[in-house]
Amino acid sequence: MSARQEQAQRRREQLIEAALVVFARKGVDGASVKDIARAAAVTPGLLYHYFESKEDLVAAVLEERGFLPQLRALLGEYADQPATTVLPRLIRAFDETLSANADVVSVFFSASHADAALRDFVATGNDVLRSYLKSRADAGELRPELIGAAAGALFAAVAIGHTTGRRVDVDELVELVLNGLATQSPLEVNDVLPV
Amino acid sequence: MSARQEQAQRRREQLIEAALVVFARKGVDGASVKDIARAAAVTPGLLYHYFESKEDLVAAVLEERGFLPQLRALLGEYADQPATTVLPRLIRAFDETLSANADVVSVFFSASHADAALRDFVATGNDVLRSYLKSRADAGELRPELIGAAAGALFAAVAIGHTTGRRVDVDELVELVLNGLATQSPLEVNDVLPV
Amino acid sequence: MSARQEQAQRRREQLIEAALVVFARKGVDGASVKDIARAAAVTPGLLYHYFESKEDLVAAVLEERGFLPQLRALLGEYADQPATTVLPRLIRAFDETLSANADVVSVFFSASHADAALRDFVATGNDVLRSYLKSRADAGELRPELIGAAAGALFAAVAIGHTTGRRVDVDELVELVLNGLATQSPLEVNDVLPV
Amino acid sequence: MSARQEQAQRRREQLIEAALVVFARKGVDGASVKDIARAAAVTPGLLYHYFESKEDLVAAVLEERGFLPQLRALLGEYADQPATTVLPRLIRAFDETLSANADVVSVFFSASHADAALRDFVATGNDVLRSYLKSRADAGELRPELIGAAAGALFAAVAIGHTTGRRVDVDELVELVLNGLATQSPLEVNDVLPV
DNA sequence: AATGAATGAGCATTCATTCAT
DNA sequence: TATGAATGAATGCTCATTCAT
Repeated sequence: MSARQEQAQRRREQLIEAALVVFARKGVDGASVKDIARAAAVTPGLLYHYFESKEDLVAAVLEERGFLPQLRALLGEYADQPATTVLPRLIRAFDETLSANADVVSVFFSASHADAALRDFVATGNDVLRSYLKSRADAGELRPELIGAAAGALFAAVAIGHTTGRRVDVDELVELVLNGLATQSPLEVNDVLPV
Repeated sequence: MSARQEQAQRRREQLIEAALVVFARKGVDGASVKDIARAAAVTPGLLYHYFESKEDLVAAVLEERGFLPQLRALLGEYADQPATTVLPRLIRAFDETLSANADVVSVFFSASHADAALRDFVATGNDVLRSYLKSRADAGELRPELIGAAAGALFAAVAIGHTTGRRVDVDELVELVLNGLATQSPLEVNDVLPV
Repeated sequence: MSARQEQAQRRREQLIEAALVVFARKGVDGASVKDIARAAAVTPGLLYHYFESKEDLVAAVLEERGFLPQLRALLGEYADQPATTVLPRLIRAFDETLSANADVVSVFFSASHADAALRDFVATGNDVLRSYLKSRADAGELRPELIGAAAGALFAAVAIGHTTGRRVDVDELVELVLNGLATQSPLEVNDVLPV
Repeated sequence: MSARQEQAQRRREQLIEAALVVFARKGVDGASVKDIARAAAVTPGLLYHYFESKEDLVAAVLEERGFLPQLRALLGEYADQPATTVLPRLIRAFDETLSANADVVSVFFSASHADAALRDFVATGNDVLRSYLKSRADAGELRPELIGAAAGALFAAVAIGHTTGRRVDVDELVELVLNGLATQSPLEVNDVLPV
């Protein structure tokens, strides 16, 4: 990559970063192109050198700062280990990923009227959780009938906790759901990973 | 109330109704005062006779079409009856209230950046549910430790289901949480109200 | 008409007048909405109270200051009188109409890339002349075969003379065409209207 | 000319060609430098290596694709031959030259507000025709008094026919003007060139 | 010779709001 | 009570042009 291309790459990322910050603070509609340009110490015209429109910029922010792959990746790590061990970690990781990407999450919600982005966000969270729970149900550890509801509740509780600033207690949440899905006697949450 | 006052009252409600419809369709930011006036078959100027500003109009919509009181009222009806009986009804009522007020809920989310309204919305939902669950915990029916998480999860799952169009199955959701909160053996959901 | 409506009417005309002047001086593309607003001592926003868009304003100028009806009316006056008497007057009237509406003509040409307006302008001029010449050919005064070319040449010469500032000598032009259309010996132009 | 110079020459012509096409399609004002650069498969910056400004580029297009010399050259060929033979050919050649250069003619009209170019265009056409007609009047073939009007009408009719898409019938036009200029009895158009 | 990043001014248009009537 | 003309600031976006590379 030439020096020119590298600089363009850096500039592009700088603009996305600035947009992310401003979108998160003012909402997508509330943030003007001028606001974003100012935050990037750049003229508005330059934004249009890198993005076709404001809408395109929103899409770029969502795509490039998208943590949806991260969310999906979380699953792969422990898929075949017991829920009592893995679920607390998984939900904590969820919570942390959302924390680390608080700005982007906020853009997801604020862009909701224009985009199907919010839907994707929710669908991905649900899918990741449902997949994991299903694998544990297949292993006989959990009752299979309620995993749809469980996945939805877990993700929704974490996400809403984030967007409103009233975070949920993830450990209690996990314990609740594990109890709810237990085959018989309440499951003990196990905080130590088996070797 | 004089005829004059009555007419003013009617006008005011007509404006709020029009605003609600337009906000729901275009989002709060996306809806112009002119849009709303047109929807109410009225001139923009008149809006300012009844509301100080667009922001004020948003607040009025949220306040007067607020179903938060409805949400709170739900509680009172069955507070002292068993969760296995009441919780399914309560959550179903929640779900239906949100359905019946889909437009307002949409305004809650769309206005979120400007307002603390969304926070109120979530807080109220959580509170109603927590109160009920607490009363059942006090009655010894449910384990008290997890009711915070339970309330959060229940409300979040229903609300997210609504705003994204991917509704959750309320019966499964209730069963999951009742299991999770059960003191010992899984509770049986009881669909018939005791007399 | 209420005082309010009257004032709106006046304002509308004032805006059209200002637009006409500015369009004529700078061309349709070269004139900004701000230019026009300034010329009317008004804010740009107000233009959009009266016209949907700049394009709409151009159309309004062309329509309301349109002299095409005038052009068409010229015909009716003398349709059944001899060409030697009428044509000089008709062409002179054409020339004067174009002079009196020099600004509008200039808008016709300058808007040509966006509009079918120019086409209308030319078509109308040709039609008026052709109709008259045809009526004289029917009366046996003129040879019918060349009246299409004659109408086109008469109108084109006058119009081009106007848009370029190099006016044509209308009397010579008429004499030329009358000679060209004469059934036998050259016709004598007669400057006195028969009683 | 060195290879370097040759390549520069080619590039320059390529840019002019691209500009001509884009100007003709969008009008001079409506065409952006970026549009032209894209049409030439080149970056906007390069245009400024070859032309000082967009205005300069317009001038270059008009100058280098100018068919005005062509128009003038038409005259030389037959200056001393009879009008009945030559005029039909001359006007047909005019018409064809305008057809072959339709794009440039369109630029003449579209650039008219910025330039004196249109004036030149009309003046040249008139001059060429007037010169020829005068030479025939001097030879006693045509009446001298009306050749100014004849030249103007001929050129105007052809040019307007082109810019509006409603072409004039050149043969009828010529016959009309020849009749109009005839010394006595109507002249016969002669389609065969004398040897 | 050629690129394309960057600018700054300008564009048409929209908007919440005011106010004389 | 209701109108709608009017404002002024802002919006997203385009453009001709410059210049370091």
